[in-house]
Amino acid sequence: MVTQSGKPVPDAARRSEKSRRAIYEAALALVAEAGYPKTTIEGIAARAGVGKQTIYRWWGSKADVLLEAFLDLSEQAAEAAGQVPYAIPDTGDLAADLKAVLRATVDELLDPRFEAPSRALAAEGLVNEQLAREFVAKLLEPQLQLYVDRLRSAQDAGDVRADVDPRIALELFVSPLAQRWLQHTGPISYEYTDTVVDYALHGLAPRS
Amino acid sequence: MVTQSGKPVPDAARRSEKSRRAIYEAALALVAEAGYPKTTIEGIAARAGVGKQTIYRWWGSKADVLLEAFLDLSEQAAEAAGQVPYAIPDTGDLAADLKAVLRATVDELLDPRFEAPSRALAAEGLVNEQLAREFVAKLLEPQLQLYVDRLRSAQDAGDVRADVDPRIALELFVSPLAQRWLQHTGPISYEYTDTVVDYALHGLAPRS
Amino acid sequence: MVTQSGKPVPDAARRSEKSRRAIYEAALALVAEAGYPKTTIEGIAARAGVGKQTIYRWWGSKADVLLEAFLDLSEQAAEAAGQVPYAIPDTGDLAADLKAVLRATVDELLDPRFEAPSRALAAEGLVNEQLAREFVAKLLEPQLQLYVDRLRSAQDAGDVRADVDPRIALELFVSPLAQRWLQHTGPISYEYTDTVVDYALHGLAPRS
Amino acid sequence: MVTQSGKPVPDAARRSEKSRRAIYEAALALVAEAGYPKTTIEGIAARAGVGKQTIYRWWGSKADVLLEAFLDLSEQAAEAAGQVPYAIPDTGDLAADLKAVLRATVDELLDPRFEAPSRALAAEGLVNEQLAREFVAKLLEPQLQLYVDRLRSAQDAGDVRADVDPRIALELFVSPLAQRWLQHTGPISYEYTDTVVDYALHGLAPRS
DNA sequence: CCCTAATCGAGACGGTACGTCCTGTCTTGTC
DNA sequence: GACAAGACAGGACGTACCGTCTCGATTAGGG
Repeated sequence: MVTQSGKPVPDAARRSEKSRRAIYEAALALVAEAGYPKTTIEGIAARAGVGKQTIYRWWGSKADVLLEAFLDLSEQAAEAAGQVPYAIPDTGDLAADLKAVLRATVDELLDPRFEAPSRALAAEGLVNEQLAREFVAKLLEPQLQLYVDRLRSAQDAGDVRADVDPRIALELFVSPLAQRWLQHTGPISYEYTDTVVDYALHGLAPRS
Repeated sequence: MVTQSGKPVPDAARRSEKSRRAIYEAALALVAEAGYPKTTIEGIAARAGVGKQTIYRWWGSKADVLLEAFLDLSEQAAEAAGQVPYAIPDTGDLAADLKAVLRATVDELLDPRFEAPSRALAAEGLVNEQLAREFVAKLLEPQLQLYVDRLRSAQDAGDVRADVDPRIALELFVSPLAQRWLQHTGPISYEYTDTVVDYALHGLAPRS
Repeated sequence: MVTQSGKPVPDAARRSEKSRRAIYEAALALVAEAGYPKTTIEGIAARAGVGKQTIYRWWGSKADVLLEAFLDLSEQAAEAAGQVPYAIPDTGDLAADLKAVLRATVDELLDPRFEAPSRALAAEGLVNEQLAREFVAKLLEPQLQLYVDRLRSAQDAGDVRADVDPRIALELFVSPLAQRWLQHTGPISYEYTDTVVDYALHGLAPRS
Repeated sequence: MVTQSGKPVPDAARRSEKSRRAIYEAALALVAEAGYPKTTIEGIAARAGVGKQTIYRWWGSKADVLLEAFLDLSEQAAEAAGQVPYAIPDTGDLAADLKAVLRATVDELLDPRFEAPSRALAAEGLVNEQLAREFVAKLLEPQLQLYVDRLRSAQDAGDVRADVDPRIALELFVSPLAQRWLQHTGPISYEYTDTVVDYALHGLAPRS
């Protein structure tokens, strides 16, 4: 079978699982060690002990490789932590729950295993909208959906105003952290995220 | 004269102004037309009618060139709009002032002349911390400082709680917009920024 | 069964005749259409509707394939012309007989069906002595032997000096034609070969 | 300036003589050591300590490189032997002069420095007519012209029939040697070339 | 106002990586 | 067990840029 692009579609059933895993590991290792711009397809192939064509057969670019490798890594990490299926805890104390989750996010953002590849993917996504859409759809949006769910529950409990749109509301505590991390606009810490949660829940204006 | 690095320091007094302008224009045009990754130093030099060495003499990388070109562009645009010195309006109505400023920001983020280079610089900054620091110091932080000033004024007027840290508070309405734009996590519009301002000022929790 | 080389010896009895013929035809067609260097094993396999391994199983290189294909072609052509067994005519007029045979050779050298593969094999033979030996033994030497026979007969008839070595003598009229064709050192025509035969039989020096 | 092909014409005045020499040497060495098919442009570039682009800038293929390298080698060898300008000796004894020259040719054909590249070029020429024309025009034809001159002189002296075409006549002694060497159809030796000269000058038919 | 030294346009250079093509081997499933 | 199909590790292809370098030809500023 051949697609419109003229490229033959490779037979996924005969794909080498060993090569795929080796490519994931090589890509993540190189991005962590040398940085994304110095990570090359040739370098990944060499480190994985794989022909370049094996990469080009299954992926369209190094960004695609890294995205899949990172998704795989995230999945493995989630499984290892027994977090599948995952949800934001619901102890009844919304502020405490959000603070806990954001503290975990801070930990992850500072984990060097995750930092290099996710920065790289974010950077690529800035300039490559196609990749960004996939990144958001497969990784970011599912996570944000958890906040939506928790906020809905909080609305049911009367802890959040009913007229608030949870999809927008969640950005009040998630985006500040994201921007500080992405753009180096400030340090990130537990204290910082706790403060953001407090401001977001109760607003800046004084109580009347 | 020669620095410790061994590189001779070029004599800025004899620098060709014409070449510099041509390089700025070429860099911005190429980033807009072909995208940042396909913009090359050779391409900039060719388009500017300039030798490659003239670029390497004055800048260290294509990111440096683009950063300067973009700073220059921003300056020109600000001058043209008579916005120097600039401040957030202070009508006494904090919510209205913030909404107005954010609407202007939405306009700018959607202006194609600005979008391509600023996305490119943001992307480079994700992976190149040195550049990010410069980008933040020269462009982002001065803008954020305006919010700090306006919030301080609001605190004096009693429109914002005195115990709120303005540098963190501003992120409640700035970062959501930034993240949506940077990561394509959602559409950006006047309605959206207005909503964010309302949520941020009054919080998500119901008034007691 | 397995040889010392470790390669299993394929069972010739189970060989697919259809595939072999298809490979011959594909190889000859590709060499004629695209030229020898652009003819690849993959291309032959694809055109023949055959797996690559089927070629590697029975031949050692594309030169081997082409040699066999060409031998097959020559055999078929000879059979079609009813020229088996073949000999140089012996009308008693040596000069006339040689001229006739060389005119036939000129025709063959200019036949496009033969030109491309035989040039290719000759070229390969220049650099690959093993193939050259096989090419000479299976194709060239048998043809040259016909000249030896005819010259021996001429010696018996007193038309050629008895002390002449026929194996060397034949090269006087065969080699000039061969070189002109191989190296493009001059045009080849009936007139040319006739002249060469005259010169060779009677020498360049004036009769004393 | 740009040619019809669209390729910019490089500025020959700024060409690196050192690189050119290094490329010649690398090409000749690799052809001699590894053989023509295993000689690659990458290999030549690496051995010469040169970028690939420097080869592609000045030559169109490895055959072009080798042709120039071989022409250069031949020129140097001729200069070293004080053979410029060169001519076939004219002692008045045509047979002796021809035998002497052909013995020198035998020596050269067996000289390993010359054998590998000239075989390679001859092989390439078989399949690449463009290269063959250049090879013939620059190397072969000038040499053959020397035979034409010597034969003309012999005709003046009455040692060769006046109605003989020297351009064809020379092939009687040159081509047999060429074919034996090119196609491995027989051994080459002084005795062999001497015999060929005798046959060619006096013919195969008995004197009447 | 000229002289001289630095900048300039141009582009060749040694390299590195690109994405493609082919090699020769190996594996899978069909006949 | 030979076959069609094609994935695989490997390696060369020819191209595009990198950052350095070397050329004249301006082009300013200090003498």
